[in-house]
Amino acid sequence: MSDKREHILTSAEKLFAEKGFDGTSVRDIAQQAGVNLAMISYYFGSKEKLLEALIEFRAMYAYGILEELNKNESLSPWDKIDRLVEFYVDRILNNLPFHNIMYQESATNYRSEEIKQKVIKIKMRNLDQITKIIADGQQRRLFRQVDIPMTVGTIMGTISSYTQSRTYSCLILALQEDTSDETYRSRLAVRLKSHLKHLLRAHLDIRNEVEPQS
Amino acid sequence: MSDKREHILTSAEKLFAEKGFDGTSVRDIAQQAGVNLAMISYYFGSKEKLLEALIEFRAMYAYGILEELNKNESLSPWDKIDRLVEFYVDRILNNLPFHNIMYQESATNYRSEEIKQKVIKIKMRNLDQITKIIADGQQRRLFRQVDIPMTVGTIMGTISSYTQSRTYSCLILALQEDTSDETYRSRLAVRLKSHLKHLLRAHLDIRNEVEPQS
DNA sequence: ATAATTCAATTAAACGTTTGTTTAATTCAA
DNA sequence: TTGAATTAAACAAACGTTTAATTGAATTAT
Repeated sequence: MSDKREHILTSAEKLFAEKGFDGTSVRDIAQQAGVNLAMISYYFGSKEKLLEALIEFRAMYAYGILEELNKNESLSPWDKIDRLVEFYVDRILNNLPFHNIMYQESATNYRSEEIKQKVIKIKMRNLDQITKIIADGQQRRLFRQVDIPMTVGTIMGTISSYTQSRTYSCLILALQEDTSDETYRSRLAVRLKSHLKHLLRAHLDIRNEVEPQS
Repeated sequence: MSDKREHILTSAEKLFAEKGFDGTSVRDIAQQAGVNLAMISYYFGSKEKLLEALIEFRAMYAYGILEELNKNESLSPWDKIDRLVEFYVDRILNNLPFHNIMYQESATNYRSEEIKQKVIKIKMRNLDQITKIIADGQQRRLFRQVDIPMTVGTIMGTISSYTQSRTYSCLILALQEDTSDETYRSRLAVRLKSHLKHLLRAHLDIRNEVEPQS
């Protein structure tokens, strides 16, 4: 992929994440990337095809790491859970703009079939990988028979609820809104990882056989 | 509030939830509501003020129920947690369009100060109410010293991760996409409530003193 | 080695729609 | 008769996309 094409993609990524797809004009993107307006159509064909290309471009990031985690037989299911949390929190915090685009796009039905399918494919890939780890722990009688898809929703939803709105996160983390990206991300990472590890440990541990009252 | 004004608000709500604020035109809204285009400016002044009015209109829904829950001294903290889950799941599933708008709007910074403040105020209200319940349980030595804001993120995030995309939810629930709204919501409600009750029971119970390995 | 050719890259300008908003005339019940 | 409600029409600006001309570096021919 040419440098210029990639530069347009990352420029668009930044704007889509901040202002949304419909809130971003092709002229915004051209200006942000420092290229002529017509280059977007020239390279991608249309604004929607540009979004499609962006998803294609980013969807490949970090492929394989989770597969490796699953195949590593020297790790206990508990180790895998901890590494899973580390991996997801880091990956999302290091790709905040793209994650915010996925966050927004998965909530709308008004995109091309290609885009909708790509978005859902990414979600299903996450679901599958985490499912394998939890199911393995259940088979070894270490984990309770929790609702796996709901547990995946808990992991992703917890992270998303703190990555979608920087204003809100900064309030919770007691940070000023103009804190540097690096400080913000590392504080949030520590907090999210610690919480999710405690949460999943209590939630999954087969020794915690608790029943809701109702 | 006049009938017509309210009718425009609910028409806009439906469209904003489906297509997003920027993806919805004032002409879309006028057509959906069956009123003349100029009536939107006449009643609300602008498209953004209409969104502001919508948030104002909906923000009041179910005010007071949580306060009541907090004041009810005959309920144990565990009872309150279960009722909290019931309340939130039902409230969100019965107000899906508005919840989806909040979901989208909390992810963007490109709205008027008034709108951004209203959105964050709603989030803080939720945080405060749940905080009181959990802190009460902690004081009574029933709950562990969990990270309360993160736990609130887990509750809201888990629900949101299954309300944002009907396509994804239907895949998980093994439902066809054209299932009736009623069936869809009741199935999802059962699943979410059960999961969240189990999750919070294990997470909060002071007897589950587990430490992450790392 | 130089000139001619070629074609992808780039540009400014324009295309026809659609956008949010306003205007000025009209309706209609009080 | 008054004034709020409603309308069709128009507004300028912004939208996504296309066009047609131009650049410029690599390739080919002389």
